[in-house]
Amino acid sequence: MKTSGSRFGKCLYFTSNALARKVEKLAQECWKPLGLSPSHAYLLMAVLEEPGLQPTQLAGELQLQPSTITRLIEKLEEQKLVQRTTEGKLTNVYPTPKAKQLFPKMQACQQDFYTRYVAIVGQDISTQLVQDMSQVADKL
Amino acid sequence: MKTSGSRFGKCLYFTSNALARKVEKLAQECWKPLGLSPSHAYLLMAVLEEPGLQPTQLAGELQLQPSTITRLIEKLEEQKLVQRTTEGKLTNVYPTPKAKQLFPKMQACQQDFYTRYVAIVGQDISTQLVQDMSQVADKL
DNA sequence: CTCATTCATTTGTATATACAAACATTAAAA
DNA sequence: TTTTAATGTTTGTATATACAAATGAATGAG
Repeated sequence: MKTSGSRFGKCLYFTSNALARKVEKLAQECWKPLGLSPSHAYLLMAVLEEPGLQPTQLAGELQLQPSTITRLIEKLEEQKLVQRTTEGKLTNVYPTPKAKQLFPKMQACQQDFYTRYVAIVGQDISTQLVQDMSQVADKL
Repeated sequence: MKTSGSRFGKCLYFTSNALARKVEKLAQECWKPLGLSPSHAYLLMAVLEEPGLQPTQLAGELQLQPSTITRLIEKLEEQKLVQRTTEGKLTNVYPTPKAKQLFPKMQACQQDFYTRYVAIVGQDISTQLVQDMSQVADKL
C-alpha cells in the first residue's frame, strides 16, 4: 500500500514517520559501501569539517540527544575514525588520519544520496520539501 | 540549535528525521493520557475502524514491517485491548470491549494532536506539508 | 574559601523498528 | 498425489534513539 492510500495518509504523525523511514533506508544504502550508518556518517562529516567539536555542539548540529551522541562517538572510536580528548568537563572530538583519508569517499556518498533522491522526486520538489520540513521542525 | 541552522539543514535525510522525531514527541505527549504510544494507538484505531484486520493489511496501513506489527499487537494483547484469532495461516485482530470503550477518548487524543500542531504550524502549511511528504514517500 | 548549583558528559535502561530466518499453511506443479 | 513453491505470521537478534540518573568539573553566593 502507498503512504497516501492509508487511512492515516493525512496525518502528520504518520506521514512524517513514513517518509523518514523511507529516506533512512535510501541513505543506508548509499552509505553502506563505507560501512557507516547515516547518523555515524553525518557525525563524522561534521567532525571532519570542524575538528574538535564537542558532544553538546554535535547534539545541536544533528538534533540528537547528547546521550545518543556519546553512543555514536563510541562506535566511531572503535572503528578508529575519531578520537576523544578530555579537558575538564569538556570533550573534544577529532577525526583520525583514517577518517581524513575517507573524506573524499564520504563526499561521494553524500553526493550519491543527493543525486538519487533528486532523480526520484525531482529537484524543485525536494528543495521545497526540505525547506518546509525544516521550518515546521523549528516551530515544534 | 534550530534544524534550519544546522550544517545539514538542507539535507533530506537530516530534516526528515529531525521533523519525524519532533512530531513523534508531540504525538507521544498527546497519547500519554491513555497509556499508549502513538504507533500502538494508530494500530488500535485501525482495528477499531475495521475489526478483523490482518497483520499484513495492518503493515500496509501503517507502513511498517509485519514483524513490527506482531510486536505491537503483542503489547496491545497484554493490555487486553485486542485479541487475535488464528485460522490457518491467517490471523485476525479484533478490538476488545475495553478498546471499544476507549474509542471516544482515542478520537479526542487524535483531535488534540491535530489541534496542537495546527495551532503551532498553521492549517494551510501543515496540510500542504503532509500532502507533499506523502507524495514523496510514495515515490521512494 | 566552601558549599550549593549548574553544566557537560556518560551510563543504565527502555522503546521503536527492522532484517533475516523459522514456521506453518495454502497453492501450484509434476 | 506427492513434492515444490509461495504466502502470512512469528521469533531471534540487531540498530537507532531517548530518558533519567550518575558522575565529574566549573561557577557563583555567602
